[in-house]
Amino acid sequence: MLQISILKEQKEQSIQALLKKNYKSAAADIDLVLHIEEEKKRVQLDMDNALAESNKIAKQIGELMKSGKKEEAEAQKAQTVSLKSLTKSLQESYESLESQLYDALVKLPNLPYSAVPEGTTPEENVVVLEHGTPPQLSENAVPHWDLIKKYDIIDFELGNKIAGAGFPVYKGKGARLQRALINFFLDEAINAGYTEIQPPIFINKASGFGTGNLPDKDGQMYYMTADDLYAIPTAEVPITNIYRDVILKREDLPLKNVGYTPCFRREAGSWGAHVRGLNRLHQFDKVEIVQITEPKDAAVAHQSMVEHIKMLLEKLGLPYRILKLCGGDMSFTSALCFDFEVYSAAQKRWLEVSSASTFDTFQANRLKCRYKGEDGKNHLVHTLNGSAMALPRIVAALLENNQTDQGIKIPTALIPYTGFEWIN
RNA sequence: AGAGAGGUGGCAGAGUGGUCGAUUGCGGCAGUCUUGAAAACUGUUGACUGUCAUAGGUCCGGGGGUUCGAAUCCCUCCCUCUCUACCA
Repeated sequence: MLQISILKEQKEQSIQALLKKNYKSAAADIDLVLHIEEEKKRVQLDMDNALAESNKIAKQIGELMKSGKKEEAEAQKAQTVSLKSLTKSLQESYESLESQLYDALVKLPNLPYSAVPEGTTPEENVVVLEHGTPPQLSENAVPHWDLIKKYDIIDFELGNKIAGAGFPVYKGKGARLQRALINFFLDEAINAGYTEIQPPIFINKASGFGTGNLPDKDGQMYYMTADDLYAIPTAEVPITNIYRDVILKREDLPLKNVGYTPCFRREAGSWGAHVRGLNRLHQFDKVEIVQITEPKDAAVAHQSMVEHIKMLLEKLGLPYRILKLCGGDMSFTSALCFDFEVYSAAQKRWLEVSSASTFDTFQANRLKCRYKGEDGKNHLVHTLNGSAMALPRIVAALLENNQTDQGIKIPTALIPYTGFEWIN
């Protein structure tokens, strides 16, 4: 949620920024917010005055009662009748304006930074780095959905039987590969100074609102009606919500957390060849890194997250590229976002395996996560997060890129974690 | 799931209709003392809104009600703890 003060003080820049995000009604919607805000302030002034008057009279009555002047007290009571109805109607319009303001404000996406490229489609994302060369696969190389059958390591049909499409069963070395990757990613993050968190994988509504998954994307989350809980779409939600309604100490920042969780996404409306195999699942595993910083440190933190993810991909020996997302392709909440894609050689496709975003104060404003600054005042923190990494597409690329006639070769960095060198 | 107790400021813990946004203790901050520190003493110390700054307003788990006036009474929802039951 954007801060009104910014819309007010930098109205023109804000409109331009929203337009970059392909938000067409920027000018009108910002005007609406500012208009409601002014109106709300006017009503609030009247309401506060009426309340102040009521408080004054109530106090006087109290004193009169104490000193036994019952008659005078009764006379004062009569005075409050009209004041009461006035207060009530003012309160009602105040509350109405407040919710109108909220509605108008939550509609607005985050303002992209000036570094964000112009553009409306994924094709306009800017490749900022390409690393590694795709392997030369032999003639009989096959996509991962054939490899997992060949080596019997991931079973979609079985998952289908137990749960449904998009819930694969990992077996034998497939399961061990998963576990190895999770531990590898966690250890690397811990080495980089992140604190490991094991959060709940179900969240309540308040947490969904805190990170902005509600109310917009409730159709994307699994929802348990009996308990009014949502299955998390990413560890970002529970981990970031640790800091909801919290005022942090400056010396606690930056906060760096890492967490492994399964992630659940309904992916309503997704189908077709491009989501085959491991490319898109309802349940998948992910290790997520989250940072909370002072505003001045956010850019450096963002860069450090990008470097961390690069390092992981290089240790795994996967060819990758980094995209700086253009305005139109960015998420609602981010201010600047880098996507990481690995090349999956048999599918001959780039697969998104991570995105590292900085949210400025957009999430913090909704979370009410602040820190006490040097000036003694409370300021909103900046939040950042990135996948490090999402497993299924990493697995897909590893299987495809490392397939040989002898089997699938495990990357050296991973062998201490898997305990085996080959899937064959 | 059943029975009981309870949710108050960073924490502990008072407060059962009238200057209570809230006694007090701890913690935090500033000062006195000290070469320095500790101790002791003194002062200070919530959030939001609002104002140029004051003032004013709101907040005692959430929501609603009674009342001139509610942390305090009523209704309702949520949560926590203890015991019992069940259970990895």
